[in-house]
Amino acid sequence: MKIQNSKNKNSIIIGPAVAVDTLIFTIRDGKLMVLLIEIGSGPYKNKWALPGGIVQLNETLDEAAKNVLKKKAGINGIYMEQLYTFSDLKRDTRGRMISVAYFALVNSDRFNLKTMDYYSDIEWINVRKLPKMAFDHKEIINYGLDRLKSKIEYSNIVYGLLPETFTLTEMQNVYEIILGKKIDKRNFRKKILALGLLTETKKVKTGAKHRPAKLYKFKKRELVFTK
Amino acid sequence: MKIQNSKNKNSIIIGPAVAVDTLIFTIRDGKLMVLLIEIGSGPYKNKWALPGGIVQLNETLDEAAKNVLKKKAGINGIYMEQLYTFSDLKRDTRGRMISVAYFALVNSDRFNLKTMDYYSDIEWINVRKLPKMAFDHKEIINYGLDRLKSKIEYSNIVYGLLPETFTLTEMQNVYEIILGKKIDKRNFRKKILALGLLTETKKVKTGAKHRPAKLYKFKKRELVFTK
DNA sequence: TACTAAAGTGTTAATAATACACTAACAATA
DNA sequence: TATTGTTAGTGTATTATTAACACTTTAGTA
Repeated sequence: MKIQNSKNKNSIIIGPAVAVDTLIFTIRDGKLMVLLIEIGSGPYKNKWALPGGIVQLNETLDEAAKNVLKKKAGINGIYMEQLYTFSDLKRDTRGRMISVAYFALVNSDRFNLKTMDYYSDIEWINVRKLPKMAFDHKEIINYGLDRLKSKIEYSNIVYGLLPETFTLTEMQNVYEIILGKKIDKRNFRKKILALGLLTETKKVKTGAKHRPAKLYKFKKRELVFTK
Repeated sequence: MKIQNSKNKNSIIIGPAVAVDTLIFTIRDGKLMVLLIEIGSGPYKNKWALPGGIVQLNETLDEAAKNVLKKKAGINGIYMEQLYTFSDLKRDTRGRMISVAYFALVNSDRFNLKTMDYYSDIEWINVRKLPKMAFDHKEIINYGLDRLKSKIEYSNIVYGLLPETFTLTEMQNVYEIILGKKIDKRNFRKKILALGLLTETKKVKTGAKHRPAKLYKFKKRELVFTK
């Protein structure tokens, strides 16, 4: 490939390398978790990092992010959105690397990290109790967390964290976990139902030793803005 | 520079090249304008493009964006924010190029493009009447326009478009031009003043053949969120 | 059948958003 | 200096949204 720049015609440009890093949130045990990989060797040995990889010449960033997630975590078919592009000169001590961060929300019940023995060092980690992180990945996580907090206020984005059907209390728990605060039950239900994003199913969740809860589902499991 | 990837150790990675493109909005003659350069040669000859350039190994993206703007438009010392990173495989027919778009708002009175004869092909162009655009720059402009429209609703970002002191009517005009709709004068003033972003100066704008208007200024000329 | 635990439900008050029309002050000019 | 033209400046009533707050219902279990 030949590219012109203003100084040398027909020269190959060796610029910063480009990577994608994927920030995958889920909720487990009532906690907001993020998918991390423990690095096994090199200068970042024993530190934790977001699943990431180099962007190839023949893939877009969206594709690169999907491919990384598939290869490193066995996760397929989820919607990811671009978060931000990080470019500190020293963010990777091994060389100049620009990273485009992507983020997504998944229901971790759908994915079984344990079956992937090949990656024994991949885990869901509580986002409020991060281990030693490699690169600037702590910063990326915090950036993503801010985006998540604001986006749940004006979109249906939490559908990614919830199973096909769910109770309103389960949905409220997701909001409370992400926002880190209690929400009034009546106001929450009123507001969510008024948005018209959900439909009631005819089923209820039984088995608990209390009154069964109605099960709801999202009308659309794709991003919809509500404001 | 040597970088490892998973397949070849100690190999240099030749990945996509990285550029920044800068999207600079201003208001002139009651219109929202964007700074464009006409391309003089090559496959995109006679098409228009955002000021852009290759990211060097020793500069961050923020720095690269600043440097581009200084070099190509003689514009210095403005706050730019990262917009989005574009990566379509075919976005530049000359080779694989990823572009990180930045955007900023300026008061064009402060800058005099005419003095820069060196760039006879740089102009403020009405954003609603774009000429033939090179690359995916039309898409970038539309993306930036959406960001601008939403951001003026929850921040003081318009300070960039306004001079040091201004009347409330001038400020309202800026909002109307960007949003493309009329706003009620009384409600606008009530809301803006209630946000507490402005201070009244002791001066008025005279000379017009009607009642003089009070001049206001921003308390802070830096990004502040209001919601 | 009594107890436990979460599900489910309405009203009131406070705040924010919208719709809407006249008076004030200066410049120009008759 | 009186009149006219033009934009600046202002308030109130209505509606919509958000926030605060407590009791009844229903299934499971003892």
